[in-house]
Amino acid sequence: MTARPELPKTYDPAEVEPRLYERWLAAGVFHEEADPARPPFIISMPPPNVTGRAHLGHGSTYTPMDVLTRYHRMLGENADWIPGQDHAAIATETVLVRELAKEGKTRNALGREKFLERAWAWREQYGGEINESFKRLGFGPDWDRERFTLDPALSAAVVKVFVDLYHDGLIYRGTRLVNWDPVAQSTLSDAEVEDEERDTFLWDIRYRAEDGGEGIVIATTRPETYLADVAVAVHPEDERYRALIGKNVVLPIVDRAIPVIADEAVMREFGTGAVKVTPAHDQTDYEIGERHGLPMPTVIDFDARISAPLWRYDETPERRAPIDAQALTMARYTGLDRFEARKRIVEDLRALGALVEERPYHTTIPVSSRSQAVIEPLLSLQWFVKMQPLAAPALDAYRGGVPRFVPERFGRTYAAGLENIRDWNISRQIWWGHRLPVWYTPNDEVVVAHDEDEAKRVTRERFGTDELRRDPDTLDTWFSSGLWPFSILGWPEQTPELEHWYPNQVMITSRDIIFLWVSRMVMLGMRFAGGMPFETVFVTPLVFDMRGRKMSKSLGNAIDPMTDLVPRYGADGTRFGILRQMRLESQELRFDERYCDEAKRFATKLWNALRYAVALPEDLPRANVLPAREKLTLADKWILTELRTCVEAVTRAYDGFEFGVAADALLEFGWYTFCDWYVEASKAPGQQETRAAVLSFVLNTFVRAMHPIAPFVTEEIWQTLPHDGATIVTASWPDLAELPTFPGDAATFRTVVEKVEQLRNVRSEWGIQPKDRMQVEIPATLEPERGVVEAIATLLRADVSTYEGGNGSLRDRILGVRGVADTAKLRERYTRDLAKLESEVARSEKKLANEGFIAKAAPDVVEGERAKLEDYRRELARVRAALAEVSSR
RNA sequence: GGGCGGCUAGCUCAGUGGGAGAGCGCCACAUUGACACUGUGGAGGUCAGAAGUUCAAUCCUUCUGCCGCCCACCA
Repeated sequence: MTARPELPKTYDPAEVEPRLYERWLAAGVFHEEADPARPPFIISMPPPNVTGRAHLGHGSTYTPMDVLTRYHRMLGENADWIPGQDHAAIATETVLVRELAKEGKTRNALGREKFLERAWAWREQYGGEINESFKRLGFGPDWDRERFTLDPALSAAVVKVFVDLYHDGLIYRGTRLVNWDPVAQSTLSDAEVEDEERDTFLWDIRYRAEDGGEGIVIATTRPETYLADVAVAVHPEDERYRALIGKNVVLPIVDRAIPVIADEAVMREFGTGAVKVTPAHDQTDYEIGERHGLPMPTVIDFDARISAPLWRYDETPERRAPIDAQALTMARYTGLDRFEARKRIVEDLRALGALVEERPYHTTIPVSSRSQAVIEPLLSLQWFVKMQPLAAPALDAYRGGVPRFVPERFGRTYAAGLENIRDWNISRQIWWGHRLPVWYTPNDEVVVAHDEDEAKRVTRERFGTDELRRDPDTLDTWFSSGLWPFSILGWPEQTPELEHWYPNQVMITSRDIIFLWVSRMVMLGMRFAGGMPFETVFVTPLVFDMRGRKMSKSLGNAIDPMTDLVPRYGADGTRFGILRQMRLESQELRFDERYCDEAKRFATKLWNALRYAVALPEDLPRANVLPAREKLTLADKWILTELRTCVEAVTRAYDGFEFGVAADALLEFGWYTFCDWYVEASKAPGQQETRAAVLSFVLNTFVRAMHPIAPFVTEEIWQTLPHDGATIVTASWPDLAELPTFPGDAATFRTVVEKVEQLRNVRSEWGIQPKDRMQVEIPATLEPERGVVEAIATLLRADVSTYEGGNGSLRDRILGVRGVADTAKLRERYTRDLAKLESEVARSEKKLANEGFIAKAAPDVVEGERAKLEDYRRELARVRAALAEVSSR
């Protein structure tokens, strides 16, 4: 007899998980070289922010990536998962500025150089924190290929894309209305602006007519911007105002005349049907202004204070004159914060009698997702990407079926975004990021070049000067993330990695960044990397709390996987619990910790099944092989059949992104089929010859199927069993060709399970003590299967014998059991059964009496119904007899 | 305003055009060759409401209600 391993009684994830992870790292199991001989499988990890901490959202998007990478590696594919981090421009800069503030310093006082030095130092110190969390969660990306969006190679890719787009006319500089974040002191993309509900007022203000008439009453939520009004707009078909169109009205206080114009964008039903037009501070007004060729003075500055009028560079002196003249009058507001100015202006208008009405109004206002500051739309000279020409091919591709979205409906979200796309403001007034590769001559001539040397050369040749200053702005963080799937593979170099792993097989992300990020990767990938960056986009659900609220730090309902879940349930329990709740068509995941608890107990359960197998008096076989077929018992054949079914289901589920279904199938088989029934049945004497090999074989196969979801406990079990190879990570996926199936025998054993359940029920109802042996007869037709009698005897703690004839029911024979005490309970039970059966019989009879059913239903359905009715009637007769017998005692 | 998802047992969720399911919680029993992070049994639901299609609807269609998400220039 060989020495048996001493296995601890309880499975301890806290001890096992870090130990195994170290071993995997040491063995380099996560690293792959591009190998054209094998099918590629690659996932680009969506780079978390360098400031990021692991949160539950990572659980639902990153765990599927780990699962798929591990699964495809086991399938023998050239599977790799490339990790990295995003410099997260504004998000990081905000953190850094806050840090500085604690020391009483400011960004500007420090200066660009010093600030960036600090930023890099900060990144060195804290930037890797999230990786440690990922490791603790068991994620196995190829750490050797880790990338950072500010790496020199990735920065070079960014510069190349910028320069090429500029030379192709797709990047331009212009004065446009942008989203200004006065706290972050930078522009934001539309995607970084959120709507927030606020209670405010709607103010009706009268602008009198220049010729002395009544004029017009406009409704606004932003009275302070009236200083920059250039017109009042009404709907062209609005009878109320038709006479005023083309005439002038006068702005109160500042006494400046502006025209009344007609524009279709005005809604007659809203407010008074007349709207003030402030092109420099409102998107709709800007568009009206463009249509009518209106001047566009700005009166709110970058600090969100009222300023003297500021003009875009192309405004003519004639247009400026009246507004420049009003500056003297509006000096009383100049320098006031926009909200303070609003109060003052409303007061002044009221005093003047120009305020017609003030009514409470509930509305949404744009807020910075970075600083929470109220966004100020204002005109600014910025850099933009022309999106139409990039979006068009992406839309064509989508209509041709690529990329494929899972679930499909998210494709419509994506397409809708592309259809309504607007030019993308890419310049940011911050320092942490990719600096624009743009220089200016003293005459403001623009030079776009790959580097300073090239810029100088070009400038000398073209403008005959050496004097250059570089644009201080940096790029929107999504500019570099848009290149991610190919920049991390070495693009623009034609590397073997790019050759083999582009396009990626799948991109996994959550729906809130489908348009923000996915569409940009597609557009830039198609233009620069020669095609679609990925074949499939899998969209994971967003995580909510059990009350259906989005998890957030401010709500205090956020669950931190590193402190709340992993210590309690282990990485395996955390992963399994999260995945179990993922359902393909569902767009939200109301996280319920009980699934993690269940998963943890499942791991313990499996561990104990392993301990049982190892502690058997028979030795486990040396290799992972099954006994000869003719030796297998009915229970063996059944569990092997169920095992194969399970592996098939799990394979299908992984292939179809059905992670919840995969977890269901694993749990169902592992716990409720294998542990509860097979392990119990294996304790019967008739099972001894084969059980050690079968237990070992089933466990070995099962843990491989489960490994992608719960990598640690499966490794620990696999290592203890007979196995080939160094680690389960590189073991092969269960091969269906090696998994026998016995459908007939499995069906027979399933009836055994049913009978045992019925008899346990009877035992419980009869109040038979566990120490009292039940006496059971089973039909001799079941007996030829070796081990059935013993198995039932063991499962039921009963003496089992067989009888000839009979109709296969066990219940009628159980009446012979001695020592039944509680006839009242029994009568109650049978009465209830009787009622249930009678109603079933009635329902079935009615159905079969229905001519339509007989004529139109599928024949096998009718047959099935007839058979059911037969069963019900037999059972009914039996229960009646039993009830009579019990009642007569 | 447009689009989308959900509504099934106390809680969180599976599920199917033809006899309502799981886990947790609850009740009862149990220390049987691994496991109390256990086992066995049980109670508990007019499958949101209405109409329609169908021989048959929890499932398909339409409408309504409620919860939630996304998009949009309603000042």
